[in-house]
Amino acid sequence: MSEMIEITLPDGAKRSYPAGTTGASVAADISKSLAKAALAVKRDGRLADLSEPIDTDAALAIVTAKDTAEALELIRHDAAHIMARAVQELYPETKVTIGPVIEHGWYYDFDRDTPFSDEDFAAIEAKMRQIIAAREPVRTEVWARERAIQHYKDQNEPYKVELVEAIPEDQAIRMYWHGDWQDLCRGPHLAHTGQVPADAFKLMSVAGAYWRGDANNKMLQRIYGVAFRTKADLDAHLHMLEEAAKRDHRRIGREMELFHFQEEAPGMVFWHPNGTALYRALEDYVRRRQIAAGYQEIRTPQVIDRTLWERSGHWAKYRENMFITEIDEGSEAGHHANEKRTNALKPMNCPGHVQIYNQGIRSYRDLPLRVSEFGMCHRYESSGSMHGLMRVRGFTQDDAHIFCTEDQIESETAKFIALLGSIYRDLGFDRFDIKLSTRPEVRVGSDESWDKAEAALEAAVRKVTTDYVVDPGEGAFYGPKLDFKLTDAIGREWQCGTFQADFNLPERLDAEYVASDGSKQRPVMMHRAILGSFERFLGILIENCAGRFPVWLAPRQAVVATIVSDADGYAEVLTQRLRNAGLRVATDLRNEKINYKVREHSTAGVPFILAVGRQEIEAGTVAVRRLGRQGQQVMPFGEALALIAREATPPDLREDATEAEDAA
RNA sequence: GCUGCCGUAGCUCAGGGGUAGAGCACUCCCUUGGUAAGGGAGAGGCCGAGAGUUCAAAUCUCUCCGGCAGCACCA
Repeated sequence: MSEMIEITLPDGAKRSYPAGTTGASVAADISKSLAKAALAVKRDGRLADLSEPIDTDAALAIVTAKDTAEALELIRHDAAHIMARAVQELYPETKVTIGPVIEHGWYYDFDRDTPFSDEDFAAIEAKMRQIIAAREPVRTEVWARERAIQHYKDQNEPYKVELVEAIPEDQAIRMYWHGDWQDLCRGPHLAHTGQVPADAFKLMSVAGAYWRGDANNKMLQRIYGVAFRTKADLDAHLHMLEEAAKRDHRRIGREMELFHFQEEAPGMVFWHPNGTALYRALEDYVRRRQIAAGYQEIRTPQVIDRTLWERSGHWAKYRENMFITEIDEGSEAGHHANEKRTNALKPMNCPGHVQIYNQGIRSYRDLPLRVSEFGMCHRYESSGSMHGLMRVRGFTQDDAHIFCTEDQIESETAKFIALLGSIYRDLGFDRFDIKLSTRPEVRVGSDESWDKAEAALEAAVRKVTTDYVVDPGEGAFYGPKLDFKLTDAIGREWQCGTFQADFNLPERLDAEYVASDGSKQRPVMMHRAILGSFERFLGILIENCAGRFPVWLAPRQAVVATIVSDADGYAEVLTQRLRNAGLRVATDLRNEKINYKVREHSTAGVPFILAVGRQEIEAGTVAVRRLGRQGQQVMPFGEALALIAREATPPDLREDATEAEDAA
C-alpha cells in the first residue's frame, strides 16, 4: 500500500510522497517560503486542511505563484461569506445579496433599513472571529432550480430569488454552507472557516451601492473588507494606504500651494503661482511635441449660441451637462425688447474645430488635417462624481481633431499611440492600460465603416503591444475608441488619453472635402487627447511623483538661500542671473538659520538649494545642495547655473532628444 | 444624483446648551547662525449658510451649501 502522490512544484519540478503524508509535512519538506503557500494544497477546488493527510483521489498540487494568488482569493471569498453570516446573526432582519472578491479583499451588499456604523464593524469583526475560531466545515451541494427558488422564498430572501432566477439554464445552482449558514455561490471555497486568518482581515468602510448596479433600483449597503494571508501582510497593506494618502494630490496641492477649490465654484480649480508654473511647463512641452508631430494650434470660443449645439446634437443629448447662459439682448439694435439669447459654455471643442475645418473648401490633399487646442471645457458633472483634480467641472483638454479618410485611420492611430507613449515616458509613466471599445447597440455609421475603423484601431495598437483589453459594446455611438488609463496613488484608474473615431459629427455639421476625382466626400473625424485634461493628468502626475517633480516641471527649480544677511545682495544678483536663464527661482533672505531654510525647502520639494555666505561672496561660488542627497557641493556660480539649466531642460529639448526620437 | 460620514484659526485637530482651545504655519523682537526645526512675544475664528427649539445655540432639530468614501454617471 505504498501508494505515492505526485506533487508539482512551482518551478515545474515534481516530487512524490507516500499516501497519508499531511499537507504540513509536504510544505515543510519543500521549503520554508513555500510553507505558507502550502496552505493552498487544493482538493475539489477547496483548500485542504494542512493537518489532514493529502489523499490520492484528488488532483493535488502545491500552489504555483498563480495559485498562491488563488489561495488568497479563496481566503477573501470565504471571508465574504463569514461576514455575511456574522451580519445575519447579529442583525437577522438583514437581507443578503452578493459578495464578490475584489482587489485586496471583498465586499458584500446588504439590504437593511438601519445604516451600519463603525460600532457595528467592531461587532461584526468579533463575530467573524468567533466563526473562524469554530473551524466549521464548508460543504457544498448542487440544487435544483425550483428547490433553490422555493428555499429563498421561504427564507424571505428576495434578492437571492432574483439571483437564482437569473442563472442560465445550463449552469449548476450550487449552495455552500459555512457551518449551518447557507449561501448561493459558484465557489470554490476553503475546507473550513478556520482557514481564514483571524488576524489578517479588516472591515474598511460602508457605502451605498445600487442593487445590480442600476440607479433605478434600491440602494443597498455595501461593506468593504480586506483580507490577507498574514497579519504582517494586512499591516503592510494598511501602511501602504497611509503612505498613499500622503501622496494624495489634494493634500500635496495644498502643501505645495499648487491650487485650491472653494465652495463658490465647486469643481473649478484656482491655480496658484506654483501650480500655474507646473501647468505651463507641461503645456509648453505638449505644445512643442504636437507642433513637431504636425498639429496646427487653434483657439475657439468659450461661449457659443445654442443653435450650433442643436446642429451638433449636443443640445439634445448633452444639455443636462452643459452650463447654459441667457443674455437679455432687448436693448440692442435689431432685437425685440426682452429677447433672450441662449448660449452654452462649450462642453467640448469638437463643434468649434469643425467650424474651422469648414472655412473654405478642403481638398483630399489637405488630409490628414490635425488641429489642436488647449481647450477649456465646462461640464456640469454630477456632484458625487467630482474628485479633486481628477474629475472637475472646468478643465482644459489637450484636445485635437484629425480630419482624414477612412484609409488614413490606421496610420494616424499608430502615429498617435507613438506620440502618446513617448510623452508618457517623458513624464515618468512607463506603463499604462489600453482599452479598445467597440460598437454599441445604438450607433450611427455603416457596419462597413465600423468594421474598418475598429480593425484600424486594433491593428495600430497591435503594432505596439498585445497588452490591451477589448470592451465590446462600450464604444461611443459615433465610433470606436481607444482609452489610455493611468492609476492614482491608491490604485484607482483614470482615463487620460483617448483616441476616438467619429462618423457622426462631420455628417451633422456638414464637413466635406473634394476627393481626387472631384467628388465631395465626408472626412472621418478623430478626436484625441494625450493627457486628457491638464487637471486630471497633473493630479495623476502629482501622485505618481509624490510632489517631487522632475526639475524641468518643478514649480520652483531652485532657491537661493542666504546664510548671513551680508549675502543678501549677492543672492539677489545670482537669482536674477538664474531667472535670466529662464529658470524658476526664489530667494530666501529670511532671518533664519541655514539648517532651517534647508529643511523647509527640502520638505517643499525644491530640487536645488543654493546657499550663499561670506565664503561664497569672496570666491564667487555657491554651495549647491540637491534634493534627496546629503551634503552640498561648492562650485563656481557659472557651473551651478549650467548644471541646473541642463536638468531643467525639458526632455524634448535635450541635445540627445532628436537622435532618440529618430531612432524610435 | 444616491447611501453613509464630515464641516471649529492658513493646516492638523480637541472641545461642546451659558458667545472658544492646542500644535504647526504667520507677524514682530532677540539671535548673523555653514546644510533637515535657535529663543521670546503677538496677532488670528459669524465654530459652512439659513431657519427652528430655548431665557440662552458653535453645541439640539430641520433645510441648504461644500467635502470625503463608494455607487450611478462620464454624449
